[in-house]
Amino acid sequence: MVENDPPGPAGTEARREAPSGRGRPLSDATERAILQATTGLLAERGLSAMTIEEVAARAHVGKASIYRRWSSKGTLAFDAFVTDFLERQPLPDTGNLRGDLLGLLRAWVRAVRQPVTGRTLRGLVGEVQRDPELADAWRERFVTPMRARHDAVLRRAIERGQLAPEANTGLLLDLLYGPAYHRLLHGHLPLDDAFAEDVVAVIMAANEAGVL
Amino acid sequence: MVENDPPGPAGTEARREAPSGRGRPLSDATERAILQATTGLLAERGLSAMTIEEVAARAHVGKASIYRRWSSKGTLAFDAFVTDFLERQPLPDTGNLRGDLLGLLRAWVRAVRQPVTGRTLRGLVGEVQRDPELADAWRERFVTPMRARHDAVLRRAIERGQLAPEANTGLLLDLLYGPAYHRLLHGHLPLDDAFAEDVVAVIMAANEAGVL
Amino acid sequence: MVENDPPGPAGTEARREAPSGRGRPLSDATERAILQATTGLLAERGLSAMTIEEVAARAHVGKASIYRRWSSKGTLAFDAFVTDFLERQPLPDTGNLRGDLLGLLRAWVRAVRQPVTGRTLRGLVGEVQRDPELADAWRERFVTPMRARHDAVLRRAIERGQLAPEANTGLLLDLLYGPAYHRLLHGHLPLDDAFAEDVVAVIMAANEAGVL
Amino acid sequence: MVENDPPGPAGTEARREAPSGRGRPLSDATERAILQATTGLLAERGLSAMTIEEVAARAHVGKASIYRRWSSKGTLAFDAFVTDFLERQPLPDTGNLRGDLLGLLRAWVRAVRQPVTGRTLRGLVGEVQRDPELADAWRERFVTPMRARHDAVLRRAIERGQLAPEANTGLLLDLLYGPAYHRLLHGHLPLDDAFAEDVVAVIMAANEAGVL
DNA sequence: TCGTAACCGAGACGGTACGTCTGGTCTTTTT
DNA sequence: AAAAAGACCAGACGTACCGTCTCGGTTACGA
Repeated sequence: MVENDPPGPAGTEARREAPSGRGRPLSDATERAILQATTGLLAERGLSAMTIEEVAARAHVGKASIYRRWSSKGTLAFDAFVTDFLERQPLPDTGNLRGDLLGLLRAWVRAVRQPVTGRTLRGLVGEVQRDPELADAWRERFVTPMRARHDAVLRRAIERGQLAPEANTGLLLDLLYGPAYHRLLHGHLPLDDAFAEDVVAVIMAANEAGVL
Repeated sequence: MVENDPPGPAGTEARREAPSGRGRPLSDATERAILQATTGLLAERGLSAMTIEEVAARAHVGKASIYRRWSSKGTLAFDAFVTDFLERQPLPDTGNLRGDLLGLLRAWVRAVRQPVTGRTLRGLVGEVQRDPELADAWRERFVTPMRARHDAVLRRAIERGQLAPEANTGLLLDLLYGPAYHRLLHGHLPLDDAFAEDVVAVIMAANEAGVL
Repeated sequence: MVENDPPGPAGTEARREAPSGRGRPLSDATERAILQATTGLLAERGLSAMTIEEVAARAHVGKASIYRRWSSKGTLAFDAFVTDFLERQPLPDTGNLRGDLLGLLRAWVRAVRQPVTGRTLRGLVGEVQRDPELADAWRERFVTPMRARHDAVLRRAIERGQLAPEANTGLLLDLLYGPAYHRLLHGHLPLDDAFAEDVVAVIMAANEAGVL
Repeated sequence: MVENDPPGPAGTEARREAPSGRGRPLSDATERAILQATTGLLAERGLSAMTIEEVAARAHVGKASIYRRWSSKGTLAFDAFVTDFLERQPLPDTGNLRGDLLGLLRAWVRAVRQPVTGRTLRGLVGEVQRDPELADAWRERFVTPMRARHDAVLRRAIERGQLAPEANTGLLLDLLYGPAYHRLLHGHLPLDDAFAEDVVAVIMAANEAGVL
């Protein structure tokens, strides 16, 4: 949104708008330094223990240069996290619904089992509950893009005749990811491949019974 | 909420432990005043905007009297919230599994649709992601008791022959509540009775297909 | 003033009055423990860093047992310090004024050169500036008794004809001790025997010139 | 009081040192507001009853802006008090030693007889006994400058032949001010012009007797 | 090619809340 | 009753960060 990125899935940024073209433009080097420092601190301390002052100090950047681009700690961490995370969520195309759903959920589970990734995602979901601005960004730039990818998968399944055209896809996706987030956030039971397979089996059974 | 209960599994409290029996004991009146002030502020402002100083001022209590009992804002809010919330989650006994699951999920949905309850629960889940001590209390005093109640429901279903004895009850409960927390926390889709019915229908279909 | 001390230089205590003779009498052992703990803490940390809570803990005594006897940290420290200090200030009788004054000032200088004694005296004078109740005790039970002793010395000098009967004894004593306290409190110049001799020489010269 | 003064002995300030020249400089307006609030509170309540929070509130300043400049209540009060006080101590030049000493002591006595001035000076001397950092500032910025002024007076007396060149000036000044501080701090006898005259008479007699 | 608007790092600004500490009092149980 | 213990209310302490502003200086546009 700020710089030139002609190709690409477009604006997944939470950042503020670039102003008019007058004056000195925002520096790319500064931005990279901020995001890199953020990524490092996120990995070392987690979101809740990270402070904007620390990011500024580590990036050798003034605090104002951060606030010029992001409105809060949450939106900054979001930007540092989300592009990378989305890239690690592949769009499977195995030719059948079960395989695709399993591919989706397994990739997610494997990503969040990385301690840094899991902790950061948990921290972001927590932050979303206290920062309405971040909540908007979260829905628009994380939940919606994720859903868009998933819809492509489901559309293909409909085309293949493996899913009814009138199926409740919103529900299906909440059944796929809801239990996973539940275990991530409450930590009461393990998140592993067996869990992913069980969840997908349930969804497939419900689909075959026609209750989706 | 906190009184002396000689029998029982004891000390799964979020609060700090009472010291030796010597000296002046902690005052019940002080404790009640703190919890009442906390409940009020939780309703007025939400967890993240509530401060310990405000609680102390409203309860006409020294800050030390709060810190003597609770180690953080999260554990205090947890104590003020959780007993009341659990009491509002009935143990349905309709004679069949579908009705019981529907009763459970509908009660939860209706509770969190109350703006104060929903906001507080969201805030607590968020806080759990940043306060490891609260996370322990959360699992021990909220997730586990909830699961215990649900296990009773599932046991009855097993006795009635409506659920296989070897069913994966952990998965079943995550399928029941996971999508619901997902919608509560991400706010991407509505939480209503229709949603509850759809979720239960999926679980019943999976059960009948024998994939649980 | 509290206990039985028929002989002795009379009430040099800063402590509160004993209550009516009803009920259990104040315990001597408790009192001794408090004063002993106070003396130890005064030596280890100095008056300003000592707290009533620390005294209570070290003496294995409740805070109330201290407040029952003394009204403030200053009056307690005063009591722990002053009897001992006064005992170390002898009443010289050398047969001439110069020798007596020198004896007085030298004893004082030597006492306050002990680090603990000097620090405690400085701390008490400092405390006197902020605690009006202590200031009263200070004047009545320290300044006045000291002056009484000195007056005895000066009276003997008058009897011997070494000092005019109408001499300004208040001024004389301020000339004797004022410079000494000045050096103690401001620390700008050393406090030693040479200083004591110089001060006494000045007073003797003034006396001989008849300006006292 | 604080401005940039390239020549001069430099940095004998009680305040903390200015950091590197980078970043936003400390604001003079903020500093003035703090000192003014301090002066007002010193007059209204006295040093020991004044709090940093009150100063910050009255000056409409964050507490950090005070701590950025001064390390303690004492050093702040010192800065607010001492320049003004020193300015009120004139450098007399009557042409003879007696008149100059009388001028010095009378000016001091008259200053400390102002209730606010006397109370603040007493409070500062008391605080000096508990704050080693303030003690350093006190000697460097108050005792030493006072002594420097007095040395000028004594040097003139030596040039005039009214004081021996080898006179013990340190002793002389302690004889002049010691009794005065003694009465100020212990409050046992009045501080008035008659007292000042008596003290000076003693010093002059000793000088004439050659014991200085 | 120059003026100027907006950037840059650094760090002070006014604030808020933190969690700790101490003061002096009050309430238990124990002696 | 007085004892020890320790909780009570109150509020200042000094620190950490917040998000904004100011400083001296730089950079790149557009007049």
